[in-house]
Amino acid sequence: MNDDDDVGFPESSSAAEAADSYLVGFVLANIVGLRYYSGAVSGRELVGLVREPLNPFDPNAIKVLNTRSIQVGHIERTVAAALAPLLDSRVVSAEGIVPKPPKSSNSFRLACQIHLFARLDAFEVVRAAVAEGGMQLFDVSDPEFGLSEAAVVKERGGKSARKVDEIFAFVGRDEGKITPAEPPKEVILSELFDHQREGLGWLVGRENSCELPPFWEEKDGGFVNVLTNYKTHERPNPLRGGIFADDMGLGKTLTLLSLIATSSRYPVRRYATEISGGSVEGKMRSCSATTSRSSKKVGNSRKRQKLDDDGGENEDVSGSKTTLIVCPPSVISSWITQLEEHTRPGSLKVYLYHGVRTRDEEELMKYDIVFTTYSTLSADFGYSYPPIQKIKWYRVILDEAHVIKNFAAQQTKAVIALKAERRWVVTGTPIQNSSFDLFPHMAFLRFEPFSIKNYWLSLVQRPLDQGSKSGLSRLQALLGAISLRRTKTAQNGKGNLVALPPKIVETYFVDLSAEERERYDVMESEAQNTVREYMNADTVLHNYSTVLHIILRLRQICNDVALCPSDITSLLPSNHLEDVSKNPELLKKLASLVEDGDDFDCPVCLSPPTKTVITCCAHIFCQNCILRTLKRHNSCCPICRHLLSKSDLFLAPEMQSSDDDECKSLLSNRPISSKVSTLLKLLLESKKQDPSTKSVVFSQFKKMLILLEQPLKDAGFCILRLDGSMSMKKRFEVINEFSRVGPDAPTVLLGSLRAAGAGINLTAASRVYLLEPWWNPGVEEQAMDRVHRIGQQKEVRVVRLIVSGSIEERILELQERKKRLATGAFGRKAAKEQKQMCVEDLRIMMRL
DNA sequence: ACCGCCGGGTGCC
DNA sequence: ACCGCCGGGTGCC
Repeated sequence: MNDDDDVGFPESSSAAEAADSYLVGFVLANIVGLRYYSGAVSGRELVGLVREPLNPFDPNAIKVLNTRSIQVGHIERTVAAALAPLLDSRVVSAEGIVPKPPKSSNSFRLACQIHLFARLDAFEVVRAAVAEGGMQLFDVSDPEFGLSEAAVVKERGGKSARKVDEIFAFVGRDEGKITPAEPPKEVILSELFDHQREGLGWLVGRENSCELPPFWEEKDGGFVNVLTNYKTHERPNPLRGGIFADDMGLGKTLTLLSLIATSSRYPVRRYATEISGGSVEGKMRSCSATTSRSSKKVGNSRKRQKLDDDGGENEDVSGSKTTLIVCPPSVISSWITQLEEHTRPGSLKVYLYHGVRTRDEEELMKYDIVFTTYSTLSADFGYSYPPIQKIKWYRVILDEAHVIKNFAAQQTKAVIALKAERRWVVTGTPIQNSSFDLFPHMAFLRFEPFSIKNYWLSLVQRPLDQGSKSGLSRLQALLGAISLRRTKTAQNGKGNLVALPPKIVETYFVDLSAEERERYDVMESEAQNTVREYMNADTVLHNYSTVLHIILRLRQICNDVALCPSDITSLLPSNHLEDVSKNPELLKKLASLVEDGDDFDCPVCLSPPTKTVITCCAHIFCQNCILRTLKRHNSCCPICRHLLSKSDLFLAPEMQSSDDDECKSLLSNRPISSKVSTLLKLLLESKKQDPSTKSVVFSQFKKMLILLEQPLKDAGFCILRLDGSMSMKKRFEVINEFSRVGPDAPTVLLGSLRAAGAGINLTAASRVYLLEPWWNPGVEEQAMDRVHRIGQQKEVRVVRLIVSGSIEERILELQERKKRLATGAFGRKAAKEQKQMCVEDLRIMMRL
C-alpha cells in the first residue's frame, strides 16, 4: 500500500505544469517487479509514475501506481535511469498508459507507454536524453509507426479518445428529476421557495445517495470506471456531495442551513442545549476573537477515547453531526445573520474557529456548525494535529469556493486534507475567468479520477488549455454530473457552470472598385478557359497543382492584386507533363504556392503538412503521410495513381522569413485594395466605439499580413504579427504582449492560421476578422475558437470579409453545402470527402 | 582454461 | 521466466 492514504491521491510525478507543455512523444518501457506488489492493472489503463529517489536499490527508481494509488511495480531500471533526471529537473512530466492487460495473472512484467510532456523549448533536450538512454521516441506521425507494436496501441488510443468524449457526453444526461424536500420546521422557521426546496432535495439526495459515483458501472459482479478502465471488486463509495453553484441571490445559504438542519440533533437532544450552553445569540457574543475561549467546557471522557483512535477512517468518530463551514471572513457574518433570521434560536449551535481558538476537538464536536476561514485553516495546517484537521467532520462545506485557485497553495492543501463523509463546494460564480483551476475542487470532492492530478491534466486541463472543443464539453459534462446551478434569469433550467459569452458571426460583403473588378473578371475568364479545357479532356487530376494554382491566384486578387503577379498564365507550368523532377522551375513554383497559400491540407491527414513534400507528379503531402501511404498502397500517388518511389519526392524548401523587407518595399506606396480599406473601416468603427477593443485579423496569405501592416499603422493602430515561421516561444511572447493593456498597448494582431494552432489563446481580443473564406469551415471554426474560449469575458464578434461576385462567394457556397452534407444523412460518410476538393466543387467554384 | 561450454540457480527497484 | 543473466563446474577425442 502507499503511504498517502489521508488525501487519497498520489503526489503527481508531473512537475511541468500543463499550461505550456506539449506531448514530445512516448517511449516504451516495461513495468517490472509485478510479483512484489498487489496493484492490478487492466488493459488501456492509465498509471501514475512517481519518482522514488530514496529507493535503496536505485536512486533513479520510478514506481508505478494504478488508479487507486496502489503500487503495480517499477519502471525498468535502464529507462528509469534516463527519465529520472528529466523528471527531477522538471523538464518533463510523464504519464503512463498500459496498453494491454497482463497475459496472465502471474506475469512478471508489463509493457507501458510513457508519454512525455515538455515545454517546446525543451523538446530537443528531451529527445537527446531519450536517445542517449537508448530508447526510441515514438511520434504520432512517425511513418514507421504503422508497423510497430506501439501502433496497435496508438490506434486504439485514437479510438478511445473518441470514446472518451462519448462517455463524457453520456454522463450527467441521465440525472433524474429532483424531488423537493422540506426542512425540519423545528429548526428552520422560514418558508422555503420552490427552487430552494428543490435545491434542498438535491443536496439531501446526494448526501444519502447509494449510487455509484459518476463514470462507474457495475459489470460482471465487479465495478469498472469507464473512463480509466479501472476494475475492482470493491464497490466504490458514493460521491456524497458535489458542487452547489446556484446564482447569487437564490438563497444558497438558507438552503444549506436547511440541509444542516435535516441532520441536526435538535429537537431530540434538547437537553444538550444546557450542556453546551448558549443560543445563537450567546454564541454571537462569544464568537469574537477575544472571547471565543469562553465557550470552553469540560468534555466527557467517553468521547475523548473515541477521538483518540480516530485513525480508523470509517468510524464515525463521535456520532456527532458537526458541519464545518469554510469561508472568507467577510462571509461569516452573513451566515450568522441568516441563522438569526431563519432558524429557531438555540436550535443550531455555532462556534467560530478563528482568532483565539480552542484546541479541544471534543469541544468542537458539540456544535452543529463550526465556522472557519481559509486562512485560519491554512495557518493551522502544518501544526501537528490541529483539531480541525484531525476531526472527521460529518460534513464540510467550502463556501465561496472559487477563492481556491492555486492547487499548490497551503490553504488548498489544508482544505483538501479535511476529513468528512459529505463534502460540498459552494460558489455563485460561473467559471469564466482565466483562473479556473478546478483541480483543487475535484481533489476535495474525491471525485475520481479527476481528483488524481495526472488524470485531470490529461482528460480535462490539457485539452482545455489547448483550446480543444472536447476540453470544454468534457468539463461541462463532468461538472453537470455533480453540480446544481440555477440562474436567476433562466428559471428551472440548469445554468451552465462553465459558460462562454455569445459569439456572433457575420459576413461582410466587399465590393471591388471598377479597376479591381475589371482585373478580376479578366483573370477569372482566363482561369475558366484553362480549367474547362482540363475538364473536357478529363485531365483535372493530372493538372491538379495547376488548378490549385489558378484558384489560389483568384483568391489572392480578391484580397489585393499585389499578392498576385499580373499575368496569371505566367505562373502556370509550361510543361503539360508536370514532372517536377525534369522541371526545377515547377518545383520552385509549387514551393512558392505552398508558401503563399498557408492553407494546403495534406490530402492524407487532412491537416496542414508538417514537412511538406511535393511529388514528381506535383501533388502535395506531409512527408510522413506520403511515406506511410506508399508503403501500404503499392507505391502509387493517392491523387493520380502515378507510380512513385522515394526519389520522386521532393522536400519543399523551408519558408523564409527574410523576405519580409523585400515584401514590404514591394507592397508599399500602392493604392489600398477594397478589402483592406473595408477592414480599416471596420477596425476604426470599433475603435471609435471602444478604443480598448482588441482584434485579431486572420489571413492565410502571409503576404497579406505584411501588406496590412503599413496601412494599419498609418491609421493609428498598434499592431503585432503572429505567423507560422515564428518559434513557439516567440508566439507566446507575442500573445503575451498582445494581452497587455494600457494606452500604448497593441490592439490588432495579424495572424496566420497556422500560427494559431493548439495552445494559442487569444482571449484578449473580442473581435475576429477573417480576411478570406477558408477551404474547410472547421478551420475557420478553429480560428474563431482561439478567441472564443474559456477566459473570454466579452461577447465575441466575428466578421468574415467576402468579395461579392467572386470565387470567395462560391467558396462560401461550397462551405454551406459541406456543412449540410456533414450534418445530413450521410454525415459520417461524407466526412472524408468533405475536405478534399472534388470536380463537382471545382465546377461550382469556377462557374463551369 | 587468463578460455568456451554446460546446466543450475535465479529473477524489480 | 517456455526467457536472459550470473557464476560455478568443468575440460581431448
